Amino acid sequence: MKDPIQEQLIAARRTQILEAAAKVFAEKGFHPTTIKDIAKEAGIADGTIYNYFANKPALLIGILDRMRASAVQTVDVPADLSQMDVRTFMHLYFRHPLMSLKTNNFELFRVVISEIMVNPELRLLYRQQVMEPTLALAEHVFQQWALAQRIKPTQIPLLTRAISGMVMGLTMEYIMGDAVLEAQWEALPEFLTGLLMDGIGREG
Amino acid sequence: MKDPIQEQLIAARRTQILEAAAKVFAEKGFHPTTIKDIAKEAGIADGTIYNYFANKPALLIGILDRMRASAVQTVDVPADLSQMDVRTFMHLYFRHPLMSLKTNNFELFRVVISEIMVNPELRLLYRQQVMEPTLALAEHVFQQWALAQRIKPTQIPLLTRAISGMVMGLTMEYIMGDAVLEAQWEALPEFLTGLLMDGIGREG
Amino acid sequence: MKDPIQEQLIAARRTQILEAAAKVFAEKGFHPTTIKDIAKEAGIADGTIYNYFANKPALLIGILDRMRASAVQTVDVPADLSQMDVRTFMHLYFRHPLMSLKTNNFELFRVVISEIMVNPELRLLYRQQVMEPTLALAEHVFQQWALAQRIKPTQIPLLTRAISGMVMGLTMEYIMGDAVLEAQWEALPEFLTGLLMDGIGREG
Amino acid sequence: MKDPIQEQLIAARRTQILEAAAKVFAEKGFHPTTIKDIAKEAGIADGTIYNYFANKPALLIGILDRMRASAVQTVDVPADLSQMDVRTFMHLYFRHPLMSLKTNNFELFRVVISEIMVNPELRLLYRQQVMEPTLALAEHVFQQWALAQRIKPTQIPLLTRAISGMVMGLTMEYIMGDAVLEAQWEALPEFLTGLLMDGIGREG
DNA sequence: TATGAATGAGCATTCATTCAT
DNA sequence: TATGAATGAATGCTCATTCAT
Repeated sequence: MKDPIQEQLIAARRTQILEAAAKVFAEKGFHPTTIKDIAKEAGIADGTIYNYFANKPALLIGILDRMRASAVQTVDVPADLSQMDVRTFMHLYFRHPLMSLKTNNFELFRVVISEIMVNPELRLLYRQQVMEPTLALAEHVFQQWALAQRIKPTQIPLLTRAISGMVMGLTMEYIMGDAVLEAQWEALPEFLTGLLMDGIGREG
Repeated sequence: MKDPIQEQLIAARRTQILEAAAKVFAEKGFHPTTIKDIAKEAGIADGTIYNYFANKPALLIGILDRMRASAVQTVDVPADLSQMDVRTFMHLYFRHPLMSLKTNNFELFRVVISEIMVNPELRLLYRQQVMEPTLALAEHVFQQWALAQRIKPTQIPLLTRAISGMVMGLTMEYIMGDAVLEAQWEALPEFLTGLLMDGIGREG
Repeated sequence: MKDPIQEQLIAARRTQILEAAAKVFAEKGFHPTTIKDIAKEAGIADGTIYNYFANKPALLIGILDRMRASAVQTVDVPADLSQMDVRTFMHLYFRHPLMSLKTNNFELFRVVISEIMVNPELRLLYRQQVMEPTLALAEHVFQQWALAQRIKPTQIPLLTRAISGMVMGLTMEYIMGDAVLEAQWEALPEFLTGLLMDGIGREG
Repeated sequence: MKDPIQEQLIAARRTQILEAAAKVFAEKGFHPTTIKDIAKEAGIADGTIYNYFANKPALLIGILDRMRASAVQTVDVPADLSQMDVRTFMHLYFRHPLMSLKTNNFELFRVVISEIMVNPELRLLYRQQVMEPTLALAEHVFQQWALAQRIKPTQIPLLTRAISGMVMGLTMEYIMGDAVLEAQWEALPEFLTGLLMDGIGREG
């Protein structure tokens, strides 16, 4: 059971299934996709899927987990934030999620978010595995900056929620088909950095 | 057909059905809810629903439309914006959607948004009937302020999208069950106004 | 109740409904046609139909009855058959049903026959009201001729069934879409008369 | 897929389902029969039927196809027709369809024909798979006989249609419940042969 | 472990018929 | 008599899941 080769095979098969599921979900949505669709895409039998996942929602959980893992992998915060320019960091911070979505998986994101909203189990998972770690990290960064007096003192928990919410909300507006965002998506990191750093008030 | 009494009866029956649907959708979600559930809640027969709505998704469209109508009804922008304090206005602007959701229909919003993301027809409707009018109104307001030099010159289309996205994103984070937002939801309008007006940068 | 004006109105309304039903049945078939379709075609309300007919099959019965009545009306057998040429008569005898179908109501015939085959009540009616009188009439004619030695002695009951069956069968083959019959339908009365009178055997 | 054992199992299951369907259709008719009825008769689950047939009409198509196959199987035309007596052959030719129906499946025939009349897909199939081959075969036979001067020259395409139509029409009259045919069904082949060969005209 | 045939609960939708007005 | 809104039984079909092989 703990045979490492076995484990690798299992992991590989899981990956194969999840990739097939992600592809088909992105194309057809969660509910309209059947297990048979996924099995066909993966080139295996229906029943095999149930050897690796408990049920259909578990596939979504698996997909979410892979998303999280790949997100964690690509984000790294410099150890010494005090050396880094705040604007540069924020720019990067915005750039990453906005661009990674743009390039490939808006469709999948759409489907996953939709189901998260409505499935309590998935929701809990998303909050604990994705949202909270992300927010904690951001809180940590802003805390550092606040201590170093590189940003104004503020309610950091609300700030992080406002910022991440903004990113998520913009993503959703894009998903809805907003033409302005579609045209200017690339300009967002720059714009948002300026907005958050300087505000729009005169002689703020 | 044009008998006004008939029309009133029809409208009343539609309302009755939509309210029942909204209630059950909010409780169970869209897909898990059956037409029978809704009929039972409304105290009518299954078939009757189909005398007023083409199919199940049409109920969601009807609900969305009522939401839109009630939103339009409660928003009014002062004719002379130049007299109004920018911060005061923004505070109100945030307060409205955040509070109206809080008080009653987070659950319904969750379900509607979820389905909007995934149903193209609904998505188009939402964009055209809800998102675009809202954004247009906000753009108009900021335009006025920019002309009156009450805010800095900026890319107003992106600004409006960022702000409305922020509201939507915060709502979703709340829906996800974020404890911080749950605790401090009331403080948001104040906080967001400050954030957007002044930014977090030192000597902005 | 026995007010003759009332009765005329009732008859007129029945006719109106049956004509609408015949039209829609011919277009869509019996099962796919809804009472609403018929009511719409007749320009009346659904419920009104039930003031004149017990149920949907009763409409088909009504249609069948009108067909029968109009058939009876147009057939008349000369009182003195002995004066009439056998071939001429048979020619006419064939001509009538074959042509009357061709000109207008193959589609309706198709639908009515289909339902007759499968609905016992309708079947009984058809047999008693249409088939048997027709056969009886034909038997009578052939009997006369046999007595007058204008045809060979034969089993007249079988003969009449064979002939009327042939007409019905040819009609069905036409309905099925046979190209030969479609092209040569007009030639049938002549051909059938020759076939039945002379046979195909050499030195018959 | 090409595993011959698999294929046999599939064929067996299809046969099992079609036989159950034929039985229930014959008893209750096509429309009144539910998929559940058929499944119950076959001793399987509803859903299983849909693993073998696309939908309810497809069952009728399957039944029609089996009828056709079994008909083809039992008909064989002697290679050298010139040696065979025309009357003997015709007698056999009539005997076959009339008797095969009598013995078992009038009820089923009734249902199938009824639906054929009204369902275009089925109609096309019937025409192409059953009617046309049968007519072609008969035309071929009569052609031979005409060349050998064993029958009078005539319009063979019309002749074949008249004869096969007669068989079909007599069958339908039988189905309608005609008492004469019921009593004398056995006598038909003899009678029809005489009728067609010799006609009823005096000294034709 | 892989298969895929079998399962059967579940549901949206239709439509003939009724009946209060 | 005419209306047409309301009814609710009825059913074809889907598909997640199981399990014998």
